[in-house]
Amino acid sequence: MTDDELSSRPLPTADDVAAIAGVSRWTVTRAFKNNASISEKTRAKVMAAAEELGYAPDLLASSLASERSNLVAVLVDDFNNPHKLVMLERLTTAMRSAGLDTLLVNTLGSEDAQHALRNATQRRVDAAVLIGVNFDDSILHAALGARRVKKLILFARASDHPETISICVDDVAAMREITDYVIDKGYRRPLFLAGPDTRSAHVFRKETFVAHWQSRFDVTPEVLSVGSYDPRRAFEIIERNLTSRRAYPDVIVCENDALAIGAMDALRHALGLRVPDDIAVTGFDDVPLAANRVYDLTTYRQPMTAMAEALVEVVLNRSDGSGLCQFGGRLVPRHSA
Amino acid sequence: MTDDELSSRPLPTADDVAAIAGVSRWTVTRAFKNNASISEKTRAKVMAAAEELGYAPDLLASSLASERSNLVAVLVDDFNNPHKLVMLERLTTAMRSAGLDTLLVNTLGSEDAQHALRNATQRRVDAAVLIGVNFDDSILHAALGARRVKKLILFARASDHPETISICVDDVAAMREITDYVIDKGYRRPLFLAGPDTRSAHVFRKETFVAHWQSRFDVTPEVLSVGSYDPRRAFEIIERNLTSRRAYPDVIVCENDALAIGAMDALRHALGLRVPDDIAVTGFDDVPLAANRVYDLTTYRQPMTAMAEALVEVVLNRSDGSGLCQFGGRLVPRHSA
DNA sequence: GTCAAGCTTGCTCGCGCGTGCAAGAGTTTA
DNA sequence: TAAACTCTTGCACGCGCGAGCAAGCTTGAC
Repeated sequence: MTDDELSSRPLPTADDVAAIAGVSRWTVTRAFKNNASISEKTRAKVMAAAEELGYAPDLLASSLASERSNLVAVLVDDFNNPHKLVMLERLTTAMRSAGLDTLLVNTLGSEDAQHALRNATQRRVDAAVLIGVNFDDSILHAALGARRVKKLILFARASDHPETISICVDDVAAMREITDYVIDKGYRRPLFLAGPDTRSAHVFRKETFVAHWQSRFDVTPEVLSVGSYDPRRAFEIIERNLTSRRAYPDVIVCENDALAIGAMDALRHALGLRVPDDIAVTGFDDVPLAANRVYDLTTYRQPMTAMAEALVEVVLNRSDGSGLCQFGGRLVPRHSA
Repeated sequence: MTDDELSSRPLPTADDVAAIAGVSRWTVTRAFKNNASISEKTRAKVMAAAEELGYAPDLLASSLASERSNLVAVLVDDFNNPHKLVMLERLTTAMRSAGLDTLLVNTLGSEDAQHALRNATQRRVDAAVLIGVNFDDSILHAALGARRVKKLILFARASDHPETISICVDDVAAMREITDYVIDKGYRRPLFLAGPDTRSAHVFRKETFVAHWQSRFDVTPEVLSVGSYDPRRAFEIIERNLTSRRAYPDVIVCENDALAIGAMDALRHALGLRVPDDIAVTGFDDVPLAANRVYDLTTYRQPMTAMAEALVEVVLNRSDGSGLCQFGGRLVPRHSA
């Protein structure tokens, strides 16, 4: 059979394979199913016929007939943070090896998360994963209230919403570890660089740092906020705020690496300071760039792969399936602090 | 009707809406279709009923019954280059506003592009878009030979394969422009920093630069290759190659911004050189980071939004639909060269 | 040789919607 | 007012496959 003959014909169906293999259509289905009751001999026969025709089960029809689509919507609202790319890579890898496909949904701009969720569920996704930071709890409520999404998962972000599953690191423990590290290193005039003020996991980082520092020294550390997790914004904020100061902080503790990198750039190139000699910097996430010799950033690594795998378990209903699923990460001490 | 009552019930179908609106199921379908023949009065009635039930058409069933799924597979093989994130953002935005959804396929690692393509087509995607760089032509052949993909589109990468549609900038014109700019600025000892050696769009950049330089000065410029479009790799290569030289180049022309940024970091932080005073640098893509004051990179901007919109036209069959679709970009002169 | 138990196979019915045609309702023209 | 026409609505059939049951087959103990 030539390519040309094949391309003029419609795609083969299970019926076609069945006819060639001399079995029924349902046997063909079973041959492609994992725990089906079918003899090895028939399966081999079916597979040979399928190979000959270039048959592969139609996932659309399969999803329609069953209650599973093996499709997961991943909603992203921030395309400035390179860390998102890392997350997407880990997620897609883990999901694919479990037979799950990824529907990428951009919730930036006019299209709000709610609308996006609805649209995704029109494709009968098995779950929706939020890996953004700007989803506030009202959107969660709306999404769940409309009950069109079977399972709502927050990735790398905490939530106390009862009908939501959250897969993230233990921010409180992590931030305490960073704080203690900074204190051990002898820094005493910290500046905390926070991200946008939503009810996200990151907020716990700021609060934890402030509370922990207070409990150690009984003074409230200074906090600066950046409107989005964008290195350029962090650059501007640091430049604007530190330029005319008489006394600098001795360390800038950042909510994540994106901010830390922007801050380091500002310190070096706008203020002419050295890192860590004049001011030290810490981050959070351990993005690829953080290991770069230019930055050599002291940061905190989230166990992305393990978290992605946990996500798959949740989607496949193999874990208990509700509430909070917290991971421990690892402080990565480098040269920047 | 409370949320609880709703969530215990299965999702409403067109039949349910039809019953409430007092019309037939097919009229409900028409109400949700754009150019359907239906009176405004009935449509309003149907929409009211749909609103009441929270009905939305099932895209799975719709795809199965028709020849369109409005699903596009986007294959990515490189999650190190932040430019990919920009592309994904533009693509998803353009596609969503045309009613197209994005199936994100990771073709890294064990899973080769061919397998990924096959898997995607099991979901009946209307088209597959390749935005990676490591797809060589043999994979294209295989994908097309298996004839399971209706339309194969290369985004931001050229190909002369006849059954493929390519949407990209005119690399030759762009690289000529960069070359002339560099020459006008008075640089005479260039080094070209190239990416991995596949038959991709980027190869034309290198060849164009070399050819154009030769035609102007009758000397062959030096070329260095980096194994992947990763700033860290570029950093290493530049550091290793320039460290023990007696004479430096006066400009490094890079195949894209990822390489340019890595090169700049190496020049400054590993070799202690100034950019552009000691060595100038140019890039290609205009990634967000290029506009950062730290880099201030002279580069070439691809019209991403226009390209994404062209892609949508192709997917929807509204353009002629074959061959090469080239765009003109814009040289962005900044401080680095 | 017989029968029960277990394994394998076939089949009915349904998943929710689209296509294309034909009947019905509404409008215009002579 | 009737005929010709257009616009709107309803319907038979099919898209490709899955759940769950019933029939067929194999196996082994008696």
